[in-house]
Amino acid sequence: MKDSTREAIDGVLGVDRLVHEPARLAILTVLSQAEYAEFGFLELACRLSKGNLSSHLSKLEAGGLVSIEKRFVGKRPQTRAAITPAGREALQRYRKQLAALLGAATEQNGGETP
Amino acid sequence: MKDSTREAIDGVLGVDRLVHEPARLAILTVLSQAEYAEFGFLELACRLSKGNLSSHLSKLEAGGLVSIEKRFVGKRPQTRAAITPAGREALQRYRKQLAALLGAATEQNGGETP
DNA sequence: GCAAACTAGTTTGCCGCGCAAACCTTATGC
DNA sequence: GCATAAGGTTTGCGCGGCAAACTAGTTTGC
Repeated sequence: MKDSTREAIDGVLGVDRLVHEPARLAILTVLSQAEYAEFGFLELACRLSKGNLSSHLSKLEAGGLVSIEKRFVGKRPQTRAAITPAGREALQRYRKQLAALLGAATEQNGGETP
Repeated sequence: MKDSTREAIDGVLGVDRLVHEPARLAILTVLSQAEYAEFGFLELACRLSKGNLSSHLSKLEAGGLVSIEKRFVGKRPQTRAAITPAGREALQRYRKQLAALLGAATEQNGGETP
């Protein structure tokens, strides 16, 4: 087994579950491309129901990966989310781990290679 | 929001959960690089306990992504796993989806881009 | 002015899943 | 003969994602 494969596997086994969840990965990806985003925008951008978006945002906030700001616009409440520096780092680390796995190309050896 | 980002998000939201799980991703990655692998080898290669390896292999088999062959070597049982064509396709598809996400580079725009 | 509908989220409940631990069976040492 | 190891499978539990229900306030229709 190649060293690069060994590292790729160790990487994927060590991914942050908070980041690894598809819905949250979508949220973090969107947030990484803008300074902030409103709840309604994320709802559309990530194709999530309000309920699920709300709970995922709460978890990301609890993990310190995003910050949530609530305010009023006119008489309506509005929630804004932004990625934190820790969130950026976590996403970066995740991307490296996944990139390593994708780099583990599909090479054919005979049976296993102990 | 850029088209490539839109596609990346749709991709990640649509990943096959059977493949997305880190332990199974490790198993599939190892299997994709050899014709087959023995249980004991996978245990070491994927750093999984026998119990967890067993249950993950069962799920992969149930999903048709790997095939399991049981036989006896002397008087001891031995289990061999191999990735199936469907498994290769699923892994391939997964890789494309993740690659799209990694490709969604971290570009800074001002706030959101509706 | 009041009900119905809409906006903007949060909370609740279920069920499916990953993981650790217990268990089983057949060898191999001591 | 009794512990230990190889080669797994099964069981139990606790967390977690998702859909659905709920809350709270606002706007619209009549």
